[in-house]
Amino acid sequence: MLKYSKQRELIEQAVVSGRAHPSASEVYNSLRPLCPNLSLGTVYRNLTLLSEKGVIQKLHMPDGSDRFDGSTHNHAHALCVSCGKVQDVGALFEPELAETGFVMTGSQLVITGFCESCAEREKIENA
Amino acid sequence: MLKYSKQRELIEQAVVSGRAHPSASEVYNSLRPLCPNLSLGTVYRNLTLLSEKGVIQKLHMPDGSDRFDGSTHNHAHALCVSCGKVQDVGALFEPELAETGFVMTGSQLVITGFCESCAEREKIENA
DNA sequence: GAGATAATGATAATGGTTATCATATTCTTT
DNA sequence: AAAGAATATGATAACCATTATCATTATCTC
Repeated sequence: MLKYSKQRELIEQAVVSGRAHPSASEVYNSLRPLCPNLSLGTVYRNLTLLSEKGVIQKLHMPDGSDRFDGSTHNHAHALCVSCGKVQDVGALFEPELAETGFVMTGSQLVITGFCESCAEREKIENA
Repeated sequence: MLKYSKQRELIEQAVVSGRAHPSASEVYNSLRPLCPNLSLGTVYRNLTLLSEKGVIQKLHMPDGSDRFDGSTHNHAHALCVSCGKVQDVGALFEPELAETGFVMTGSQLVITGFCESCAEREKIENA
């Protein structure tokens, strides 16, 4: 059973409001003025909890950093290799991306699911 | 200047030969029979070096694990959330993927490059 | 309000990766 | 082929983001 906490509400707000894709420590730092005795462990705990509940989405960037996205629908992201900023990409195609000023140097698509043998063993079928 | 080492050659072989997408520790364990006093640090050092040289490719999976791919051209990967196996995906479309027996539950596309402000500052332009 | 349950903050532990450094290997020069 | 310079190795320690632990505090139910 899930009980309310002010901290969780603040953490959810920090991710859901705004187009940024903050890391755990960025969420933590942004909330410290509002909640000075907030613990970093609480931030991690709730970010994981909220992503498990489907409220937010956890993203593993190709540079190894973990970031959180307030929208849970599946969409593409553009990661700046210089400053680390992550922005949403509306279209998948390079020409449209270039219109945003983003200079693409690479991309990585990772599909998750169950491989043939695991799907058989666990009796998981395509919808 | 790069000097030859038997260890580096073995590490490169372990990644380049075969369709597996091994992690650093998988490479380490697979080579220990051949090279009993191989150090894990040497494996990490050379995997990073080889990916910087463009010989292999470093992949950050959505489950947080790092894996290495012997082919450096840009292609899609399918990660089994049950056993962790990574396989190459020839086509991007779900119907073709389903033919391989893989049951897709999600996907993540991350494009890397320079955001507008960084591209301007560092004077990087689209080709 | 009392009791039960869950969440927090502080801290310690974990685990994968990177750095350090003395020794060993490779390469060049003679 | 030996010596010197440069690089790589193996072993170990350090790092750092994340997770686990646990006593205390807050929330919820009756």
